[in-house]
Amino acid sequence: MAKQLLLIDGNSIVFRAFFAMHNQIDKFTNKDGLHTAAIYGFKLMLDHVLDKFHPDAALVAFDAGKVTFRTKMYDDYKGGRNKTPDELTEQFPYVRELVEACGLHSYELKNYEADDIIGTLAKEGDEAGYETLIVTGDRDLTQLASDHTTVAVTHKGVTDTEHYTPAHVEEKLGITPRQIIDMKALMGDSSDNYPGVTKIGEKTAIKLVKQFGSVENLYDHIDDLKKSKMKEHLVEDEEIARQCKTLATILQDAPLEISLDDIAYRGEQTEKLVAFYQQMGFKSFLAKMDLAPEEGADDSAPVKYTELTADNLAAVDQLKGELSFYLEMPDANYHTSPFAGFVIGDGTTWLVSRDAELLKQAPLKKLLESPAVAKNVFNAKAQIVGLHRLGIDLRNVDFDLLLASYLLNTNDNSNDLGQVALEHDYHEVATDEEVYGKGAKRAIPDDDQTFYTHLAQKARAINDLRDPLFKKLDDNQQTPLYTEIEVPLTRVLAAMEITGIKVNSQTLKDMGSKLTERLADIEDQIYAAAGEEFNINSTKQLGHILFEKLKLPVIKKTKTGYSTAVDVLEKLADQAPIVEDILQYRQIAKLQSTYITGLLKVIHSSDQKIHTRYLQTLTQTGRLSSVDPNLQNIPVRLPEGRLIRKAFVPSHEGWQIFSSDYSQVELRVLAHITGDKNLQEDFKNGEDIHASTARRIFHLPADAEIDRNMRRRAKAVNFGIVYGISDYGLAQRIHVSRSQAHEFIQNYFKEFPGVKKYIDDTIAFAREHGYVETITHRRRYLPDIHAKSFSRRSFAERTAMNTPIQGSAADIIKIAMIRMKEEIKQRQLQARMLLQIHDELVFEAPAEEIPVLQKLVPQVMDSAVQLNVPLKVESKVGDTWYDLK
DNA sequence: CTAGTCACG
DNA sequence: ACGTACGTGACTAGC
Repeated sequence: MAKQLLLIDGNSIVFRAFFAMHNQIDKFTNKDGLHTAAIYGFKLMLDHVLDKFHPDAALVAFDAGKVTFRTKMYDDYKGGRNKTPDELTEQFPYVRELVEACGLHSYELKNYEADDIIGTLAKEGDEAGYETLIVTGDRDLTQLASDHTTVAVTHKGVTDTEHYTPAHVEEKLGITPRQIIDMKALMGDSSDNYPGVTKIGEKTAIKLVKQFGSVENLYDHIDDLKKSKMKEHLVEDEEIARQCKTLATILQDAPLEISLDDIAYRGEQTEKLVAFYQQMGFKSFLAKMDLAPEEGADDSAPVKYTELTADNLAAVDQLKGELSFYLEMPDANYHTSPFAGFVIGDGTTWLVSRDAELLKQAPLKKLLESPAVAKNVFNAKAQIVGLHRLGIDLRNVDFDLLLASYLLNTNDNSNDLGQVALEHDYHEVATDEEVYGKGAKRAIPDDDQTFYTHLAQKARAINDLRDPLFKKLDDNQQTPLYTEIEVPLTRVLAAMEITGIKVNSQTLKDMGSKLTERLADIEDQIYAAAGEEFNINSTKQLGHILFEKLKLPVIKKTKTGYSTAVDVLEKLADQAPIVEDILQYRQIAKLQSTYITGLLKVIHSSDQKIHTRYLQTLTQTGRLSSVDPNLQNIPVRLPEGRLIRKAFVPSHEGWQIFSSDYSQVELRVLAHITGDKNLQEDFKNGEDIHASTARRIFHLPADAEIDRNMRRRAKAVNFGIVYGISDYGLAQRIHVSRSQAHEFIQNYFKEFPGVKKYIDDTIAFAREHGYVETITHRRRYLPDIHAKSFSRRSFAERTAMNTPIQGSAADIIKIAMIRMKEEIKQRQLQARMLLQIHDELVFEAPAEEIPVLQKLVPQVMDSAVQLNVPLKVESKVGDTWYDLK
């Protein structure tokens, strides 16, 4: 059998490993504070390769430094790249140490890149009859694929690779591996920063290479090409194309000081490797080494617990210090879920029971309500609401595992304790799905031992994760966010949910019957126009009627068929009267199903109220969301829908609904964060911000009348800026040409240069650190900021700039809610906070308290944080949510 | 269980 | 050449 040669592109794999694990970067640090994610990922890759490939010789090649013969030849080669993050740079020496401990050689050569070392050795291997495997994160190396050399390029993560053989290259690109060089010479390489020929992209480059075989031959026969813009560019850029070809060519004759004879694979050096793993804190790799277990590494010990009954409640008095507590509610909706059992303990003793009624008894109730005893829980809000139903007021929540975990990384949020624990490398607790099952089979086990073990493990996990998670919050400067905002907010939200909002079901029913009649009429008209009856709610059937039977033009398609969305139907409305009817039908059907029958289903019969649940640990930006039902999307824009709000009424006779909302809070946050002088000035002058934006970007004099259309366009531009604008997107929305939209955006950036700078800086920050943050250090990790796919990367860039704005606005209203609750209590008002709708707070209060709220609420809201522009709050009051004025 | 649609900020 | 504005939840159809 042929000898085998393994060549690894060290730099590119280390980069890949680092960015693949970037969203977990904080989980990978050793006890000295060294980041280890890239080292860990590198080892994963190595194990994966060595599992299938058994090399006789193996080498990991590294770049020697920034200066190479390519940079000498072309100044900008690899220019414009972002600085390598410090968290990565510090790992390189250790990767080399790891490589040695694994029995591979490593090598670098001044003035040359790792690619050239690999190219040269691969050629030597080819000539000496080796089968060679090259592992890299860089697709450029596929030019080295040959009959005896395969190039494995990492695909997703570090272990998922795509294998390039000459046949595979042919299949993907239609050219030979060596012709990849010619292709790149023509199209350039944006990541290595050389240009190629003007206006030639991958498609055209491949076409030309197929036609002419090589760059040289192309220029020998350039006269054969018909006159065209492309030909002009080719002639113009001949010099560049030839130079790019040299840049793109990986050397196969670099002056190496080593040869294949020097790089025999030695196999793992066990002792070195164990010492290395210990230094890095790689427990999982250590565990695989088949060594005698370490003393004291005993955290997999089965958990011991005691079943609590009415007869041994005294056991509770033996608990000491902070307590971890968990009340099991199997249904997601904790307002109505049954109680399956609970666990309470102090880290050594765990007391469990199936009987939640025991909690009402003195010793347990006293502990839970004691402000002197700190409690550790998972999802404090669910626990507060659940215990409230048992007449218990849970006090002094210190640690909430769910909340802390969400703040550390919004990406891996789950409502399952076992799942969350796993995210933090804690394995001693099962997930609910593992113990309770899923779907229809899901049930609390009858077997006591199974159930109690699971409960006790949950409490133990909460207990064990407290200190490490607090430490991580502190490292992220997120302790104030946790203790001063999110934990206090939990109580505020729990109170709002428990209070609920009164809904007049008769009002809804009356509206429902009217809607039913109207629907029947419209249906008849639609069937008449269509010439048959069909299900209007089915996009498939509707598409068939509109685009096949009635032959209306197809404007947009979806993955599965014709699009029938509003913007499409609006374009068709003047071509067939049926379209207008369908739009009407849709609007009414939506009201009927979601807002009439939907809301009627969730009114509690006991109090005629709706009790929503706010999800505090779901959104990627720090906003709340509302479920069961969603009270943050009750209709308001269209008059027919708005009527739904008539059903939302105060819970007492003589009370009123009062609401205050922030005016343009996101744009004010934008002015604050970007520090843009012009935007700040407009807000400080108290201007109508969309009008003043119009004045600036359309270059109008200060006293000019702003017509509605201009204001509308400026408003769309303002929204676009906040969302991460594209000319195409803006053009779609305001119905102008793409070039006009482009001009608006350019004007905006010229008028508000601070905003432009902020966008660039924020994206650069995200690239360097892998996350962005709000004014309170709320974080969002953006692993896709390094994605190869243009659209994924672009999306990450837009969210990078949007998240600090949307998220800071969310921070602000959260602070206001906490202050408001305190003020209501301190002033002994009867008023209650009922709803939060992102930039709006809704209250109910006795009519005589309304004047107090008129002053108090705006004052609390606009002083929640001190920005360098004023916050503005507007208030309304009325007898129902509909009648606010 | 996913896709399409539409309600909100 | 890419594919197109940020963040959500509920309902219905149809596999």
